[in-house]
Amino acid sequence: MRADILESALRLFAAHGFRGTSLQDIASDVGCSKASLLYHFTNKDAILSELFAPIGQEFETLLQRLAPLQGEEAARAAVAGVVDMSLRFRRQVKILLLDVDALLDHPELPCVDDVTEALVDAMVGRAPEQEPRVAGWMALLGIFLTTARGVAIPDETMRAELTDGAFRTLGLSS
Amino acid sequence: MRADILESALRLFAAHGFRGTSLQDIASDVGCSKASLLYHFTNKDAILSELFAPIGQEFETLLQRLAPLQGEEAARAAVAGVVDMSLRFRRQVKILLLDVDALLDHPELPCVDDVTEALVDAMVGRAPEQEPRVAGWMALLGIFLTTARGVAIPDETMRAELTDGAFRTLGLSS
DNA sequence: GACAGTTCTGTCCGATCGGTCAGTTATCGT
DNA sequence: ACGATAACTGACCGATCGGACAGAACTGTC
Repeated sequence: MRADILESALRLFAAHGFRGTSLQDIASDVGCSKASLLYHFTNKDAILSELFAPIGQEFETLLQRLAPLQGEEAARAAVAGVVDMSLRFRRQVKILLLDVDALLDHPELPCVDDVTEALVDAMVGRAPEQEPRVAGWMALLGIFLTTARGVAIPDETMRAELTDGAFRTLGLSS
Repeated sequence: MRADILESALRLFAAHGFRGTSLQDIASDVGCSKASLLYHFTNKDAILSELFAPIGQEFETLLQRLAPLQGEEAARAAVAGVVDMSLRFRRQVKILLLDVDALLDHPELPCVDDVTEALVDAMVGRAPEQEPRVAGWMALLGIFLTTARGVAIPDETMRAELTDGAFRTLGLSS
């Protein structure tokens, strides 16, 4: 029953956001009463927290694994780890990015800023060439994410450089 | 006064989302009563709609300007237009991407899917080489956006290709 | 000062939210 | 068969939501 609740909650949270999903919505989807949800979970936040428990543990172990490493080795491991996490916990991360407020209300969750910062540290230096079509896609998506979604790029200079690079990639004058 | 309301609403919507911002929040930020908001705007949705009015018009004119074009010319113009829009209406687009529900509730707004699809059409083909550091950044941000944020990439094959390319860019085995 | 039109607000409303609690139903070991 | 425990539910609560509405306050004109 707990599993059913978590499954419904995950799907609804991902579809309509944390604030956009009421306990009644979850209960109706599961096929039980609202009170039954609060028998299995202390409150609505507890459902979200439990959904993110695995990703939180993963992030913790990743950070521990990164601690002894240095330089490029650490960079590669960090990137690989975060990419792997984002792929495996796709739906959870989707909720994470969708519901900024829920994220702020749950400081114990892996913060997007932490992930981003780790990526910044990791990406200093190099990246082999790639296929033009894929590169173009990434450029556009990167622009969308950084300018529209507002994911923090700490260095303003780097932000400008990113934008310029994107324009260049697209064959446009910056 | 209308301008003050719109300014506060834009800032609060961007910070806490549409659902996460109450009329009372806006009224307190503006420094007036909640009823005063509803004198200037018919309802809460009307505030959001008016915030998106300019971007909606821009998108409409962009589509009209693209209509007579073909092939690479259309592709370049589409990309340039969307990039330009996303930069100029940064805050509005941020709200747009944050609040998926608000977006669904307002079909008259420029849909993210439409924009994305236009970009897909535009990006078929080519993209010159770029600086490795910037490329790496874009790859990571692209992964985050496509896998975590769930922005629609219509073709599943292309999605896989994108992921593989990202892995390759990062020097990781796919 | 009287008036009219615009702007603003206090107060109320129904709906819905997350959450509590007493009490019912189902399950199971003995 | 029976008691104990777990699982579940209907009814209710205070708070807050978006919104309605009558009337007060402000503004400019004559």
